[in-house]
Amino acid sequence: MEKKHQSIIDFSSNLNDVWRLLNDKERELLRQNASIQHFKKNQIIYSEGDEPEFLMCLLKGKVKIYKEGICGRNQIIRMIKPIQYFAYRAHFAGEKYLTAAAAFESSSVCLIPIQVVEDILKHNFALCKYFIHQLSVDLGIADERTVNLTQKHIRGRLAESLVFLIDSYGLDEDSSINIYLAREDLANLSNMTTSNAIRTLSNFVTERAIALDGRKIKVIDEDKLRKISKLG
Amino acid sequence: MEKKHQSIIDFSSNLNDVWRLLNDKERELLRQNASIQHFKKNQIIYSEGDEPEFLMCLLKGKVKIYKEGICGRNQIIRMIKPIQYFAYRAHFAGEKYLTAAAAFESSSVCLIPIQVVEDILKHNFALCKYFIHQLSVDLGIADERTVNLTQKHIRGRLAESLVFLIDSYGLDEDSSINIYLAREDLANLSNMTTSNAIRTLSNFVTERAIALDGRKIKVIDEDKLRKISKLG
DNA sequence: TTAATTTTGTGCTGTATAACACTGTTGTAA
DNA sequence: TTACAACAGTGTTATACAGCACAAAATTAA
Repeated sequence: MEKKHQSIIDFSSNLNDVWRLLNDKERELLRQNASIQHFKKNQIIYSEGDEPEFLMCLLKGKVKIYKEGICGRNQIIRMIKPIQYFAYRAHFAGEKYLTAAAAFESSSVCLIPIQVVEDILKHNFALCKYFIHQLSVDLGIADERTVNLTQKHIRGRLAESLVFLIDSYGLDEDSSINIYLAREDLANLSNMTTSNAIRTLSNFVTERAIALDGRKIKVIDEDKLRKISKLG
Repeated sequence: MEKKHQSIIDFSSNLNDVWRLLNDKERELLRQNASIQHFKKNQIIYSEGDEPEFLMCLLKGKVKIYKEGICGRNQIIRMIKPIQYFAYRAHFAGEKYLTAAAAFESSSVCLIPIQVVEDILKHNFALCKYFIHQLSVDLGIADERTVNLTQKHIRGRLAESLVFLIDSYGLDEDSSINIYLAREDLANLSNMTTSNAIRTLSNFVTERAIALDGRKIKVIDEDKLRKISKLG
């Protein structure tokens, strides 16, 4: 993982949750140590087994966190949107990465050496609380997800993924989801094979819940999707 | 959830991770506010949707954390052994409980009002780190579990559960697992129906990986179990 | 342009596993 | 003892889904 250093980073543009919790000195420390790296579409950001060195913050683009499953079947664990922090779990657990991260589309990531974060944490209770909160929320999501992925039927799982994408990335003017995924990624998100993702997707078209134009998914009946997600 | 107050609790017997991180004043605060409650076999400790009020520590017994799934199919999310803390995620996430907890067997639980924990946290960085670490570890386990439960076949899932029980609760002198579960609980742990748990279990007997005597599971070939868990 | 590769879409087949029904066993209480 | 409930075990059937194989379309490369 090469690194492009840029001592002067414009943090004003990404005034975010974490930034608000810091004092001037801490902010300066970040400015001096953070760097920004750009990732091309499909480029791997870190891999399973890598040693965690950075707290990462996605500034632009979309990132997937996934695990290599049995015989190449990847499972997308969560998805990151700007401005969101990630890649810190492994370090705090004292482990290597259990997951991998890759850019869905051209993305910019801010890298903060994890030791700098540790130093700030020591004297910043608010930041501690931030991570405790964030980890707790994510753990709850993971628990929910376990049950949803194991117990819901294929329609429910796919509908759930679509609802999740709507909630995470939003809809644009013509009510199509603001992210363009390959059918395979959609399948990996919903724990099914690519063919079944395609099939089920076209069922949703027949039922007038969505309309398709290549990778563009236009949401016609969001309520219907939510209903299928809940009961399926 | 009724509460039995006991101002004087013998904490010396459960000198544990958390206790070590506190100073005298903080320990005194705990002593004055903690209470112990006993739960009978199968008694519910908290339910999905309850407001989290306490940090809990299991002193004696065994506890399951589970979620009600589709049409009564429960999924056991994790299991607690003494001395282990639990029931804090929901509060830190600012949510109600997403899971339920129940005692597998007669259990004693120490209840610490969550506000007391919050007060101590403010001035105790080590305790902050403890929770950050614990949550990070649990999140990693949850991520692993998601993939295992969705991608492994039934044999692999059951073997994994058995290995997990061995690692968590250990074997006694005659190498039988130190926990006695109903077949249904074993099924809920492994994401399968009760009949399939029974069937697969007796397959393992035929293959001389285990021996059964009622709910007692004697481990004959632990390596074999681990192999099935990994490759199944 | 052609060729090659990736992605999407469709039909068919096999199978893992859920669902159900029923019997046998054990434990508990009257 | 009997009666009843909870649990364990087994066989049978149904089905959701994976796993191909292959065609069509879209994308990229030459």
